[in-house]
Amino acid sequence: MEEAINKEERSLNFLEEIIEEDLKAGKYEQIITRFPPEPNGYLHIGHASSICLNFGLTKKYPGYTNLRFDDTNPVTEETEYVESIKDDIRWLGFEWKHELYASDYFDQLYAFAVALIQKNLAYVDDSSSEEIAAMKGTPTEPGRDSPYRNRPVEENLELFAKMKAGEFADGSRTLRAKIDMAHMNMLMRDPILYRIKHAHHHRTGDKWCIYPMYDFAHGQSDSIENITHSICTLEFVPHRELYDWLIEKLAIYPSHQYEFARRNLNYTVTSKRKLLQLVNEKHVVGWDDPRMPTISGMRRRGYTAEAVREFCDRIGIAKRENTVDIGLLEFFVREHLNRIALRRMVVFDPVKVVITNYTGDEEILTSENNPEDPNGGLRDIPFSNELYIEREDFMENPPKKYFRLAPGQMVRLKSAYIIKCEDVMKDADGKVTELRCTYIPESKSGHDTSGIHVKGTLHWVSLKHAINVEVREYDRLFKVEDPADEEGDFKAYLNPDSLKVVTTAFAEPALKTAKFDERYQFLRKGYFCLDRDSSPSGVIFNRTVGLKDAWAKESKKR
RNA sequence: UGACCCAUGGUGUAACGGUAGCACUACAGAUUUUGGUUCUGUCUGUUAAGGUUCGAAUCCUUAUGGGUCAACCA
Repeated sequence: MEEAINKEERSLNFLEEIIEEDLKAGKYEQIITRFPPEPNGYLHIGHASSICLNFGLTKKYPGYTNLRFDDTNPVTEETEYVESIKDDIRWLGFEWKHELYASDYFDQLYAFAVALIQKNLAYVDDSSSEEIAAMKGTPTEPGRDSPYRNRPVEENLELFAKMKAGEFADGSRTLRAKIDMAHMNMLMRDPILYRIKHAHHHRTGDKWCIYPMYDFAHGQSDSIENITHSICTLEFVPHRELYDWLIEKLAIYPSHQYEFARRNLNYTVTSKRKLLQLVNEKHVVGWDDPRMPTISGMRRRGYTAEAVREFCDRIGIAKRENTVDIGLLEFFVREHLNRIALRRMVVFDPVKVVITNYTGDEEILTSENNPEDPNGGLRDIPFSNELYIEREDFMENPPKKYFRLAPGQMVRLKSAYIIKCEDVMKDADGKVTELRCTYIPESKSGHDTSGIHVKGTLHWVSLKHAINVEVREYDRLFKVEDPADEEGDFKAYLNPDSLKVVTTAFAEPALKTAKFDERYQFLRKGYFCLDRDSSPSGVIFNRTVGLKDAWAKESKKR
């Protein structure tokens, strides 16, 4: 209820404003949007933003969203990508009305081209790619007409049919719109509509050897599907003039294009070409490497769909260039995980603790699964006289405000007892091998009558009950904010410490039954999830994101 | 030396001619059996110069800065 009120109070973005005006004016009864990926790579966080926008709009307003694969370039597109894209959209929590392909419209598009030729608004050009480029002019100089520009309609028709019939070699001819070679907008200087590519298409096979260009496919597909609001990114602004021109000349359903600024995230790259390089050159283990900004990477890392959606929602959309701090994404991930993650204890870098006055063999203690969730229940944790704590939780000569273990100092073991460090054992190199401690029997968690108050609480595991697990700790993939903007190869700026593997961490036994769909908070460490590389013989956890660490900040100041 | 798009704290985004707000970050404090969470408070902003107006972040002009456009890619 409260949430609904908050949402209504949130102001509209510029697209919502346009839609509300359109709806109010009775221009449309419902709106239809589309998400139009090209199946030549995996979806990334930028696409997530577009997905949330397009699908979100038709959740908020009457209408629906189509999934349309923009598959007009057979040489780069593959069915493998189609499947991953569908998985990613579903994982994000959205469902499309129709699954469509631009290639579904190849016959229709061909007919549109013929119609344009008949209206003397398109012609077959025999010029080479280089010649066309040379005649194109520059942003400051007008172009020149092609010598083939004034071919008779009949000849164009015949030539275009022969292009389709496969009588010409790749690149030997194109179909061009006849607009204006002196136009200020370079895209209006007789843009190429069709090119010859004798290539196998992932859906239409070898039926076609001519394929429409983006500008002659996208807007037309929108129109065929009666898309009301065709939303794309800013770099397509100059295309809008051509988009509208083609729809007008073809006299087809007038879809409209609107542009917003793509979201950029710092410390990563989102160009498909660059991501592909990282995968192909094995800088990461694959498209779903947890360090990748891909949706599959974020999913494997343990980000939740809720968190990603909330992020996309809260950063909003606008028309200005922007770079969003990756820390903001992490904030939403923590916010969600804090609510749902089961608390567990795992010691990454152990040092042994012996409780010298613990007379029993062992006992079973309990601890809450999630202090944020009153209905989360409890779990059992075995306690014994031999424990592991984190090596960094002990210091022989602690600085001020160090609340952890030190000679003569006391700390609480989470959900167990208060212990006091009595003696430090070291090896020949001076490395601490064992801490001899005493415990306060009356300080048992939940039944503490000791009256002792300690500042520090540590996580721990019982040595003989602990299970061995592998932990993969991830950090940002790049060490600079904008790798693409730096001098030279962007790969020179990869963060060499983006993955740290701890192969011998010790986990409390409750983690034996860890499940893939559960999220965990390893106390004082961060949020973790089971990696898909896990097997019964080798349990592997990914660090989704660390906890905020005030002590790390405090100690850095010194 | 063109056309088009854009300009609000460190970041992202509101304010639709009438009190510059929200979130994150940073900082300070309270609470805490996670140095987590939660709570309270503080710092920081309308690119500039003119104009219109009783009143301008908002409208106009110019300047400045950033982005896009010369793929048979999308």
